[in-house]
Amino acid sequence: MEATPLDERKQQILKAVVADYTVTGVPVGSQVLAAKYFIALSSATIRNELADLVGTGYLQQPHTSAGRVPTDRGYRYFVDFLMDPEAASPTVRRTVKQAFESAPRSVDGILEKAAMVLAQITENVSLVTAPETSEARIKHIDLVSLESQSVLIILVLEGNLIKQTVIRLERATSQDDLSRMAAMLNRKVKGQTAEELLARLSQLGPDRDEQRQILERVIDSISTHQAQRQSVVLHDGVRNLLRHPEFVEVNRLEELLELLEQGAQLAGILQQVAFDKDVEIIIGRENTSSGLRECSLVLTTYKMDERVRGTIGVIGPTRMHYGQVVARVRLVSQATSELLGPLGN
Amino acid sequence: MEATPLDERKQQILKAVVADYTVTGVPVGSQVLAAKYFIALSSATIRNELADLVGTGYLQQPHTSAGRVPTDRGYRYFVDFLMDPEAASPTVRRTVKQAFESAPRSVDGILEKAAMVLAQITENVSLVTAPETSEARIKHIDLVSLESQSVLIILVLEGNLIKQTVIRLERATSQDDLSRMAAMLNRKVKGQTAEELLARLSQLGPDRDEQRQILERVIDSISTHQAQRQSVVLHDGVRNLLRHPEFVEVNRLEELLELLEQGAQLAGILQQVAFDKDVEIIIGRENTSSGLRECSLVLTTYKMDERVRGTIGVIGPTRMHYGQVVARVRLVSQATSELLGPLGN
DNA sequence: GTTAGCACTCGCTGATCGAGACTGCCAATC
DNA sequence: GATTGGCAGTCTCGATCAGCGAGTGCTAAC
Repeated sequence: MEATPLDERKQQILKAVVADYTVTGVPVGSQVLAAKYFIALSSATIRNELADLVGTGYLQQPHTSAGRVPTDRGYRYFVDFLMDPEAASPTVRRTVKQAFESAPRSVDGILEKAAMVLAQITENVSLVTAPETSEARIKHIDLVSLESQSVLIILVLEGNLIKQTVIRLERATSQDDLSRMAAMLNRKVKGQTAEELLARLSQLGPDRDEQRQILERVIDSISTHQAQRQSVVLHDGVRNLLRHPEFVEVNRLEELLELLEQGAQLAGILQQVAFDKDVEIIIGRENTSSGLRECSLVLTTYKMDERVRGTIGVIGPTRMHYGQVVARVRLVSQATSELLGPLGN
Repeated sequence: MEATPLDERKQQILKAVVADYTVTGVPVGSQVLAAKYFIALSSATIRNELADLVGTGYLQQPHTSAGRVPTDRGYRYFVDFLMDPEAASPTVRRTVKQAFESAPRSVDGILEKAAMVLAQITENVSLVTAPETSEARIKHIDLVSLESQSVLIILVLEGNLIKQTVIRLERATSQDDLSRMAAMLNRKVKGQTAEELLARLSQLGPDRDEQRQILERVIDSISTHQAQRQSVVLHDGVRNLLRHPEFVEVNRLEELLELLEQGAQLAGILQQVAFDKDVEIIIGRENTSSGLRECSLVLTTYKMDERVRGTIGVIGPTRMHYGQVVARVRLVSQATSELLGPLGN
């Protein structure tokens, strides 16, 4: 099981096994390989090679007299070294384009559409995290008087992302006063991030108690909502899972659904996606979460103004058409980033 | 199959069949009934009664030598005439209370929690429609200048429900101008509903072109978002379905999931729930939608200020503990309405 | 109207069997 | 030394079948 460099022919055989298995779902035997992929070789030769690949841990046999199936390690080798780069087909591109055309011009709306179309074109479950906002610039603040001393703070961030919090003031304040205060705040905070505000909070001095109180709550709202937000993971396409034979076993499905519906654990995984990497693939047991031990994740990030960003990708059975999925995840990520970009100003 | 009034004993037997079947999930035979529910009667007597109940369409046999299972009609009779009123247990009440304690003070947040806790305590899939807003009063309007001639309209409705739309003006307008306009609009529209605004639109006169344009878009936004909103149905607890043996058949699950994920059709069904009725139960094929032909819906409405309101309920297999589910749906509906009430002002 | 008894039906379970798909190994060949 | 044909062996899968048990419907007696 050590890092064994595979010779050219073994690589080709591994590649053929992965290719065949991902489409048929049936363990692939030496005869099929000889007939479909290696006409020059006999099945016996291939059998020898297959035995080696099992020995080195790239393939496995469900039982003695069955064909071979890739192991997690086999898939890993495949995606790292053997996978052919694919491009999304024109049909798919058109689907994506059309889907986004009807999206509203807000971050939430666009991300929802992204999740929807990604699930559709990959036939898996799509995942999208809400964008980070701690570094998002504030566009606008508004204060609305509610009953008694309650005030509704409305915060518009980059990307027309709206946050709301209700706070209680120490004494009743009229809407006119609130409006004046909002105008003042707007002048001071516009274009700043929560972090910058926090740093400059002291400069406002203690003479403006209410302003200070509100500002603190605003910053609070951005950062605590941040934590909540990050645990929110949009997803779509659960119905697609049912089409995959690996999920007839209801237990797997249940574990996965639980993960999806609670969200927090999943959010943790998605947050770890590296920003610099293109597309990250996590295969089977490489996942720390046991519910995902037979699933793979194909993830990338989306950008927005080079600063605010989140994760987007799909989750599906380890037996998936990685090349195609990678291409489509990348496509949707790019399209999302492009749409999100202009909302930044 | 005509409307046959059932005599007392037949009613009791039907009730016993429903009770036993809902907990065991196994067709219930005459011997079990005699032993568990009717010690005074012999199994032969019960067999005769059962045969009658099959004849009149309240029960059915999966096959000749099996016990009896309620038909949709049997369940209908049960819920209409035989079901014992149940009250939610203190444990359940506590669960609900605790769940709502952590809910944010916004309509969306509360409804999300409601969906969550309802799924949890009924062990089924919960459904919650977003509230109707065409009759909701406007609390506050705000206009935010975006790039070029785009303006972000923020609309705060009753219940701190926030709507946003981006519109394009015919000429560039500064934020200061927009703020002035917003202040003016606020004075005019506060406390009105979209319908009232529409009626009074002409009174504003054509001298204020931009104001008029914005107002039109505001009204537009309320009513078109209305249509979109209504097709949004929150749901939670899909994982619960997997625990029910009736969903090992993957097709049923898939149909149901499709319905849930697209939402529109479901929204149509939920909208038809009568406002005056307490709890409405739709059983199996009573559903117009074929995907629901083996499911039951237990629905009621939630209120908010006596005007704005939506539907809340659960969807599950026809074989469910109706008494308990009804009690719990009612409980969550009431709790939701109570929480939503104070947000109205 | 109720009941005991009985023959009958039907699904479920487990066992058996054969077909088919592959493998691993060995000896022959290139 | 790599490759190959051949062959025995292994294991799954599907079909078939018998036996069991649960439950019924019917009939005759109470």
